[in-house]
Amino acid sequence: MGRGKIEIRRIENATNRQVTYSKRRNGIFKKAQELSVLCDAKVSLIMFSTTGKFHEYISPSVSTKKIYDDYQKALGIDLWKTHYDRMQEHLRKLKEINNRLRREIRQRMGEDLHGLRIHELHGLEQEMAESLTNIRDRKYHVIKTSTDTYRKKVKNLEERHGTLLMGFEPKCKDPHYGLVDNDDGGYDYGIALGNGVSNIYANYRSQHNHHPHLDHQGGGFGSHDLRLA
Amino acid sequence: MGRGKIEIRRIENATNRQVTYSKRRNGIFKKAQELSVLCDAKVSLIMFSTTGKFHEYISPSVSTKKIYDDYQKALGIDLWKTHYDRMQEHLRKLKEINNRLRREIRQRMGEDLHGLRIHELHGLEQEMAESLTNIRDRKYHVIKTSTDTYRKKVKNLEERHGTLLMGFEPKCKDPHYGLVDNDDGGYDYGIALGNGVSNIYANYRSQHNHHPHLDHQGGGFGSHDLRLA
DNA sequence: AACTATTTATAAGA
DNA sequence: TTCTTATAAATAGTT
Repeated sequence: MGRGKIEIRRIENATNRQVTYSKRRNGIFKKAQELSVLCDAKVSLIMFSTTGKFHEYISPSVSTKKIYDDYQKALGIDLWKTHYDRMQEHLRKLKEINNRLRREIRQRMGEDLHGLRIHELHGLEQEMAESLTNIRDRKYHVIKTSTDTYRKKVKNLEERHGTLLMGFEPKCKDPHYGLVDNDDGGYDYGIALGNGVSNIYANYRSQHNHHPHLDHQGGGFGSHDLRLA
Repeated sequence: MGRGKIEIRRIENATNRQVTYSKRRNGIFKKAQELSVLCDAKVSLIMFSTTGKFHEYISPSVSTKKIYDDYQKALGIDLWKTHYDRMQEHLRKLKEINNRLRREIRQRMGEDLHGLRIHELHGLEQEMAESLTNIRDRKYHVIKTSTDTYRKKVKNLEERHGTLLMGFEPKCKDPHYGLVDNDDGGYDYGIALGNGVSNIYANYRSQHNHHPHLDHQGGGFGSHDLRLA
């Protein structure tokens, strides 16, 4: 009904859509009001536009709250309860999944192996061995990278130091340069390596975890409590 | 719009009112649907006729509950919002934990190691090495147990065989005894070991997982999809 | 917002 | 209820 026929599909032009929304909204509200009067019906019409604007028509004889109460009565459901039950179920499932994930992690930590058959143990062993290789490779890669970075920094510092000594010899008595900024996070280790310490990580684990059997009471790699939901 | 113009006032003739209700109800539902599609709006239309009959239109993109919630929000009223928000927060946290657990597992599988610093990599490596030892120990324990079990079963069978041969010698031409029951789940492996096969698991992983980098597309140890929430 | 050519809804009748 | 159809009403495109 208009100068031309239109297809009932989303109007892509936003301005156009907005105008049509406005016009048709008035139309439908008028229809709702007419229906409500002509047929003595109780009507609740609520709409939100794409832009979030909110409009409502409600028959004079009722309130929105009453309409919703009646609505829930008519369907025999409690809207909130239904939703609540679904949420509870979702929560339950997530907890269950989390427990399974925790168990898998414990098994990957060499604990909780009693439920596993030989082939499972064997598969796990194989995976762990491969993974360990990956981790070692990565570690050596990171060590190498940070060592190189460190060397460059030292070299740079030495050069700057030399320049300073040459340019301002009388003022250069304090060899303290402060710390350079450190975005790569590997600087400290670079220093340690540069000082000729070969096993710099020897004490790392003992700082975090003294449990020989990886009891993991909150420490170690990862910090999730694997015993609870 | 019809054969004649009508005044917008309650239709006194009940039948007529009912007919008009029915016709106009369809009209308004159609309008609601069109508006919803054309303008991408969220529409909730609920009506009760005088006779108590109930009809509803709701845009496909929402639920009546959501409209109700948004409605309350728009008007600044609250009913169960507090409780609901707490549940949502709980869900959010569980999902987050879930993601962290999955990430930890991926890291224990030698993947997703880019975010780790040297000390973390080192800690992980140490743990993995110890865990691998645990798993190997356990595997050998299970293998030994099932081997012993197997030996006992073989011995028992041989004894029974001997007895049978002695007692019913003329009838004993068929050496087939069928399979004994097998509750411990390790019997098959016992057999394999008993036959002198030393590396019985060599092919196990290839049956389940051909990915050299442990891509884990559903196979391997554990079956959670570690890529999704 | 207003206009208006058209389309759409529907009142009345069957 | 459903269909038909004359007519009222709504509205798409335009100004």
